[in-house]
Amino acid sequence: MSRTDERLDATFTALADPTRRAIVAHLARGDATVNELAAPFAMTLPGISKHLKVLERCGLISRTRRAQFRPCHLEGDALETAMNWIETNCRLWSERFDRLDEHLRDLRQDGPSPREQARPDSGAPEDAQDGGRPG
Amino acid sequence: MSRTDERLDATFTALADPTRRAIVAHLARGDATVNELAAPFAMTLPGISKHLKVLERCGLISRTRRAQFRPCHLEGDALETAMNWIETNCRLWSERFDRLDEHLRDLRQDGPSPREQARPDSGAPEDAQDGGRPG
DNA sequence: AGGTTAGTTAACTGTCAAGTAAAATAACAG
DNA sequence: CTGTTATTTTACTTGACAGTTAACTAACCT
Repeated sequence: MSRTDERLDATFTALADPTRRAIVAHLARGDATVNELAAPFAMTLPGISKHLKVLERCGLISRTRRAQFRPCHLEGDALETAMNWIETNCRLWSERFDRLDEHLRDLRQDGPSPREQARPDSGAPEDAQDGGRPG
Repeated sequence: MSRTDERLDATFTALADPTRRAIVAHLARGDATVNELAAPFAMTLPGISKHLKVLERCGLISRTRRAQFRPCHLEGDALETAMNWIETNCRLWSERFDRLDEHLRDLRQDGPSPREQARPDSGAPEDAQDGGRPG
């Protein structure tokens, strides 16, 4: 599993918690201390501290030291990595293929043969099993 | 916690697993049966079945019935909901504020008062505690 | 009916994450 | 030094989740 994969694991895990999402949303409006971040929640400070550690470990936030405060800062990069994954992997490719098909048909300007395309669009799984997986 | 919040919980939880992300990536290229989806992984079929259930419960995929096959289909909406959250909540607002400040300054064409803005940009936490949280 | 293929459910195990209370660390204020 | 504020660490409980094997359902083929 690649380094990027692990980063995505950690980032999506971090974003899967509503408290952490709220913290991220808060930090998007500007840096804040732990107590400021904890204020809106009915949760003990150690709980928040743990959430911040999770956010820090996946690179979503960074923390500096300012007297006895540890202001938290949102790092946009990890967020963008996650967004890029969704964008690049999930803008359904079949639609793009359709558009490509159209384009190619456009170029050739003559009707293609009536046989099905090689792309198995939810069609019959002719060769589903490969026998390579241990049972 | 709102319905949307729960949906985001489930969606990000689903995306936090590398196997499930790979399944989603596979489905982005077109529909597929359970066995087709399972092929690349060193995991038993029930394991894959569980992952698919997780993906289905949060609306990321849907399943129909075609003879003895259950072709899986990627639903773009849940994915977009997740992406929208990242986009709308996390394009750091402080930068936008900066640009707004600039814009306003531009409009007025005269130097603004030198006092600090109300936005606490990592500054001193004057009133961090509100005493409303149980200890 | 009997067998094969596709997929799910049930029951169990191990791991990990969320939350808490209590105590420790760190910096400042008197 | 003593106390106060800010935050973390430790130790623990609880609950969810990944994965397994074994057994089951459902549809097809002959």
